[in-house]
Amino acid sequence: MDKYCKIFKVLSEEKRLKLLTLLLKKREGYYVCEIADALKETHYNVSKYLQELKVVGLVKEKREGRLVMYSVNENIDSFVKKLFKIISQISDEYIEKNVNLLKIRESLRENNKCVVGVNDPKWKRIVSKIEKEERLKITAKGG
Amino acid sequence: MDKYCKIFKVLSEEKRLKLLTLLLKKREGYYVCEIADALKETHYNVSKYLQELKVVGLVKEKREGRLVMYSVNENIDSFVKKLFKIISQISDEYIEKNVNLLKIRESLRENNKCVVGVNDPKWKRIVSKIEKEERLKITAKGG
DNA sequence: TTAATATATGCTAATATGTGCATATTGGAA
DNA sequence: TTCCAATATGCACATATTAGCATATATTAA
Repeated sequence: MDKYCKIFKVLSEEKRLKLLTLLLKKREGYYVCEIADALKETHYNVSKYLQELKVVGLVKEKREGRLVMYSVNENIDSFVKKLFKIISQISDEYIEKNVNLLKIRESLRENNKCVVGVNDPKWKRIVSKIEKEERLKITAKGG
Repeated sequence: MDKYCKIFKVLSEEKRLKLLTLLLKKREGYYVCEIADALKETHYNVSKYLQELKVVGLVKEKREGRLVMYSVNENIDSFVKKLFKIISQISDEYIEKNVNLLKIRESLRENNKCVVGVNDPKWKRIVSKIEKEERLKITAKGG
């Protein structure tokens, strides 16, 4: 019982739930720096959130050199498996934005390895470009 | 997203999760006084827990005179329906004890109406008898 | 070895939360 | 109406949680 409560507790924070839904969209997982950039969160916070998800067994990590990749833990009991299934079905435009950012961030990989550091100017340029385009879209709609 | 976080948050407390699992076992629901007795909790706390479950739409209430009956809310979105399903499948000996107490408490109803108030001496006698029997069982096993 | 980068962690202030009490509200009976 | 029982709620205190910073650790490269 306590185990389930702890899982629910971790998921009761929007940032952690969002993080998990993002990871559920790509079984291989993402690197910490990619997630931090896509969620526009500090790396130490993302690191903490991932730790919290890991403590209750929802995600697992794999170190690759100085990068750490996090992915959902498939090796779990049936309760969590079912929970993953229904969380995967949550659709939310709020998440969609992050999914897109994360995909763009992922596309910067070379040989499936992350080569752009957290807060790299390259990434910042891409984000500001996207945001500019979005503002234009809203203006077009509004006018 | 926030809606789901709030649901998880309510379920992240053992007492509330337990309360919901008990209600899931009997669709018609239970009266507040019955739950308070079976969980050995104060009525004001049970009342609060039920309120919290109600706020996020997991349970509904129905007043019957001065009694209030709470039951799981069947009229909900598919996410919660699926969540209910997997929570129902949680099996836990810790819960079983409360389920039994609740069944005994329910059996004191007359014409399916609760007639024994919260903390009634009648109930206290029954509980102390059950506890005595349990102690005997443990002694028998241990010896 | 040192420097640089990615990630993790210890600490603290601000905030949120749970519990229990006292009290309010509601409904029934007299 | 008044009184009582069942339930709800406002408040205060203790405790838990969070974000952010500074710092520590781990790894690679030179």
